[in-house]
Amino acid sequence: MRADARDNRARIMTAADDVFGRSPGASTDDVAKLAGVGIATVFRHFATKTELLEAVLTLRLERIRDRALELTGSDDPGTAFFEFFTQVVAESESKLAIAEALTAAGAAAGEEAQEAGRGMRAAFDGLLIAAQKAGAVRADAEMPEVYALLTGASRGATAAKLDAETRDRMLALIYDGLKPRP
Amino acid sequence: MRADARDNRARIMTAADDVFGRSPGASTDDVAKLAGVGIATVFRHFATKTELLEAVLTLRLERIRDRALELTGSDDPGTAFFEFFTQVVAESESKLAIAEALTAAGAAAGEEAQEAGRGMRAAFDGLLIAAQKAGAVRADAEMPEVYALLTGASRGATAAKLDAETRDRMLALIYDGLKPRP
DNA sequence: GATTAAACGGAGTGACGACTTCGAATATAT
DNA sequence: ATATATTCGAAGTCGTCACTCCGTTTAATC
Repeated sequence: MRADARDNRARIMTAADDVFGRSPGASTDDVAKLAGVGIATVFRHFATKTELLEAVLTLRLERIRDRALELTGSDDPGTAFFEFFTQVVAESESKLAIAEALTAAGAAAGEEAQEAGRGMRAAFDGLLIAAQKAGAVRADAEMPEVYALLTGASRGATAAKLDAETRDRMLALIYDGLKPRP
Repeated sequence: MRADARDNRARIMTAADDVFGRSPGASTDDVAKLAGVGIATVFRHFATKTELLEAVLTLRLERIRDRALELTGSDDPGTAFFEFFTQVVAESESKLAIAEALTAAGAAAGEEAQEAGRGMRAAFDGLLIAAQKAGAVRADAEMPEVYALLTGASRGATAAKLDAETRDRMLALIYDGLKPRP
């Protein structure tokens, strides 16, 4: 692969992440303009808009997974779990915008993005189980509903444009529900 | 106003509620077809697509508000509060689709819909305070974060397409966090 | 039942956005 | 430096969608 092609590809990904993270309804032209390339260059690297969105979403998911993996094996699994939860909610805004752009483009997440999603959930599951073993999270809470809480808190915070303080108070309520019953 | 005009207006609203509730990206033609009228008739009653979406969203919000008002003054405020919460989450899917359609159409909710939203939140606040007075909900939880929980749970359940069982388990976790600390 | 004001439908119109084409430019190998 | 294969970008194409125009129909009144 030629050097300029590789550069452009990276620039396009960065621009797309930025643009779609801001407004899910953005056009491919917007991405090209921000990346400083022509439209054709965007479509040479990503055959369809959907493909571009998927690539960006996959990257985001992988980053979140890596964050979870970093925290896995911490000697304070309870703190690790809640810290991860908080971080994901705090940073979810732009990621959700990208996911929304994908569905608005009339396509479910493709194989690549789905795989990244599975990897992320697996890493999150690891954090959850460790926190439960350490007695920081109630043992009867299972992955599906806890993950639903995570996505729900993310979407709720994003949709309602919560300020940081209200968001933390909401999380405090959720965390109280997740802690072991006395 | 002529009788056929009133009929058509009602038919259009019903059709729009149905169509946009299913798929936020639907076109105005789809609505007209389902309502059994021409496109021009839709635009005669609602000057823009945004206006139609707002009307439908407002109606939904008012219905939710009415549900809350019905439950207000119950002699079991705790049960009333949690029942309302559960109902809203269970039925949120199509309402959220409509709200999404509005933002996708590039417009925030107009004055009418905002007013309906305020009314709904006020009614919800009434339920919350009554439940707190009855000792069913912890007293230190305030409206903004509790409302954020409601919208978050709704959006999370919708986005993740939770089955009823997982949704209830998620709600149980939330409710445990909302109940008074022992 | 004739009148008429209001409402109706469906064929436009214009804008926008995803995707293509093709001649110009440029990185790499010799 | 030159050759050439690859990549680039601007000007298209095509389809879709919100919205309009206008001749026709219909509900209400006398």
